[in-house]
This record gives sequence, C-alpha cells and structure tokens, in this order.
Amino acid sequence: MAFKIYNTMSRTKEELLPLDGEHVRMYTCGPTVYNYAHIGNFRAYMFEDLLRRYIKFCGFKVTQVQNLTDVDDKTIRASIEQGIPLKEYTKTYIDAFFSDLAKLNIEPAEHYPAATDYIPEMITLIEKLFEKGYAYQSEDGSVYYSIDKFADYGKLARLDREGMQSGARVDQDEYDKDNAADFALWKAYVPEDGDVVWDSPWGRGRPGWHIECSAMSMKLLGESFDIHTGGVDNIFPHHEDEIAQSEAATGKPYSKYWMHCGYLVVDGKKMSKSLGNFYTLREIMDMGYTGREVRYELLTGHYRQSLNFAFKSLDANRAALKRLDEFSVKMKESMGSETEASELPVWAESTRARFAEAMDDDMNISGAMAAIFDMVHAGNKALATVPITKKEAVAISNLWEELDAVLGILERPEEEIADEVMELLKARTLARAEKDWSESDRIRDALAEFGWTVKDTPEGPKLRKI
RNA sequence: GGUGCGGUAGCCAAGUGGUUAGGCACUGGAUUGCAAAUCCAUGAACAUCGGUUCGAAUCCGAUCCGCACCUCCA
Repeated sequence: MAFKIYNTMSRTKEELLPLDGEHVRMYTCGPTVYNYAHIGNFRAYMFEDLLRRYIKFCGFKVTQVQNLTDVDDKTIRASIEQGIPLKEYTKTYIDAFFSDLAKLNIEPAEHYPAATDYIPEMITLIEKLFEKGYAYQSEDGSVYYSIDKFADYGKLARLDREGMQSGARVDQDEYDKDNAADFALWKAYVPEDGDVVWDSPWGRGRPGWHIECSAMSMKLLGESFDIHTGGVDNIFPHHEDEIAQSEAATGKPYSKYWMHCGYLVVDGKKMSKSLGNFYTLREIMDMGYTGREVRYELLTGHYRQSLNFAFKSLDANRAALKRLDEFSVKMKESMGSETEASELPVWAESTRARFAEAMDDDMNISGAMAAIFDMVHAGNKALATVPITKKEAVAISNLWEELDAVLGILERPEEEIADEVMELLKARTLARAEKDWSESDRIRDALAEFGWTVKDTPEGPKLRKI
C-alpha cells in the first residue's frame, strides 16, 4: 500500500516518499492573528491535521511547522487603532487560535514560529537574493523581487505570464517597480506603521508577507522539505512567491509536494471576512454545538472539494456521531475489564484495509467513513444473534482506537455523573418497580434538566448525556 | 480575457467503463408501562444534447449553470 497525495505542482496524485525516506517535514501556512479565525480558516487546519495524522498512521514520522503571521498591514492597523502594542494585540488572537485548535481536537504542530521572532532570518534571506541579483530597492526604499529574473515563475499556479491582465487589481506603488507584478520583500517604513519597525541594511521597515514563510520554513525544516500546505487561495501569489524566493536563494528545490484544500462556502459563496458570511468557532459553540460536531463537519468532506457549511449538516452530524458512540459504548461494556485481544470478528476483518485503501487515495475520507459505518452496521446486525466475546470486544476497541488516531472523533470523553443525578436515577428505578409511572416520568423530566436522558433497557436503566 | 474546481436521490457526499458506496431525513418493524434512545428493513440518482461502446454517472464533443484565483484571503 502506498499513500498517494495530489500534488498541485504536477496536478497528479503521487506517492508520498519523504526526502529522507522516513520523516515527513511539512510546512503549513498559519493564521494572521489580527482577529478570531473563522471556521473557513479552520477547514484548512483540519485538513492539515488529518494529513499529519494519516502520515503517522502510515508509519512515518512528522515534523510540522505552522507559522503565526503577527505582523502585516491588518495587525498593524488594528493594533494602532486600538492603541495597543502589536505584540500585546496579537497575543489575544494567538491565544484564541490555540484554544480553538484544542476544541477541535487538532493535534499541535511541532513548531509555531511567529514572524516577528524571525526578522534576522528574513533579512539574511533577502541579502542572499540581492547577492544573486533577484532583489532591488525602489525609490521609496522598499525592496522588491524581480520575477523576470526567475525563469520558473508561475510554475505552481500555471500562470500565463502574457495573459495576466487587466482584471487584476492595480497596485498603488506600481511605478516604483520594474514590473508591476514584482512583490515586496521588505517594506520601507511609513508613518502608518507606528512603532512597528526594524532596522535592515536597506533602511528601517518591515518584512513583506511572503518572505516570512520562506525564512521560517527553511530555518526549521531545511532548504528542501516534503510538503507545503495551504488553502487554494494561497497558490497564487503566496506560494508562487515563496518558491521564487526560496529556490532563487538556495538553488535547490523548495517543497517536494504542494497540497491545497478547497474553501468552506456558505450558500455557494466563499466564507470570508469581507463578505461578512463567516462564523467563528466560539459563535457556533455558543449556539450549542460541540467542537467535536464541528470537527466532524470539517473533516468528512474531501479536502480538495469546497465544503458547504450549514447548520442542518451539524444537526445531521449529531445523529451520525451518536450512532458511532452507541457502538463504541457497546464495545466498552462488552469488554469489561478484559485487556487481551483475540482475532477480530468476521464483520470487522476488512475494515482497517478498506479504511486505509480509501485514505491512501488522496485521503478519500468519505470512503474511509463508509468502511467504519459498514462495520458498525454489520456489527450491530451480527450482535443481535451472536454475542461478542470479551476478547473480541478488546480487538474492536483497539481497532477503533487506531482509526481514531486518524479521525479524532470516535472517542468521547467519559461524562462525569453528579451524585444528585445518581440519586434521581435510583429513585426512578424504585418508582418504576412500584409501577408509579407518574413519579417515574416526573423524575425523568428532572433528569433532563440536569442534561441527561435515561433509557430503559433489559439490563436496567442507562444514562446518556443529551 | 487567462487559470482551476464543480453540477450524483428530499439534503449532504463517494464513485472514472459492467458488481448495494456511506451519512442524515422519510416510511415500516422490533423493543418499551408510555416515551426517548437504540437496532433492523426500505425506495429513490447521476445538469442538458449528441457521439464512442455489447454496455456510460464514468470516455469524447457541444451546451447550460455555479464557484474560485488572476499581487499580501485558509
């Protein structure tokens, strides 16, 4: 079996073969911390989480770097407007970002470099570009990259250089540049930047946006690494420019694979701050949805497809997750205190292979989920006639755990049951024994107020969190 | 204008030449003091028109529709 991923560079699916054979080094474009990230942003981080988890499932090691863009036009403008120092301003949103990642059960990357901590590396990189003749300083003091010097410019986005046309926005300092499409490596200081400024060989200023990713990725992962990820909107110009800067400076290939995820859309339109059609995770959770339900939503659409966000789907996910939870609980109850696993029951024998086969094909998550639901279905059916042995239940639980290392949705944390809830349950059982149905129903309502439903089964009453 | 993605049942969503994808909802059944929950069963589809083929959701051509990117958006 081989894990195949779609490489935007070649526009084909290629087998993932790490440069050093065993260790996958990946770089992920992270958030610009000027505000709360919306769940469209998290769609990308979720894709990257699934990717790193599946890479590990395949037996590779992973080192992932995700940057924090804590200096750019938006962060500077907002911090000045609010009269808060930049570092302090961005800290709020950096903290919120990590808190949201945790709620979505996204595995932490190995490194989260902040742009402002890597200014010297960026300056070194720009100096190299000057040495090699790719950089020039314009009259306003800013430093630009000359795309005409880099023959491969446009290879990722497959740009038609001649066809880049007028529909494009007009850059204000166009006339300072050799080519209107040249991009900034270093931006000369302007009063609007307030006290956000660093010294450089070309005068005071701040780095351009693209250079930070090149500098931090190569510093932490090496001049050539395996996978670079981001949303499709980063293909051009951001990733194209990263390639131009990095490969021009080192003369080596930059990232071996480029992977891009599709958008989250709302009513057919891309979710974005400018359209105002966005939701933050905290807003959705305030509406009563859990991080796990949102995770399921973001996870279960294929990453290269645009994903239509709708609360209706979140409601549907709740039912689907319940089905998985029921099965999971059933297995836990069946295994008791047994720890030794036997062979899997026949109805689960092919599940892992089917799951892996689907995921190997560029992370076909729908196929992978189908394998799991098929197992649940076959299992439920089989259990109606042939009880599962304790050791088989252990084997299923082990499988479940292995698959959930990739998905991060199957396991649900144990719910703590308060003493008073237990008392109510006892009282209700007593009432039922005495066939006092009105008292029994009254207690059921009382339990609901504590957030629990009770189900009466042949083995006695069972509590479930609503 | 250039580049790219897409249109599959009530909704979501896999599938790239022949075999039940899957989930949610609906309906029926089992279970239940009644419920709820759960479990089982179940129909229904490939944007349009043409072509290739024994056979097309899948390949080819045309058309219609939607979305995105084209200089700092995940």
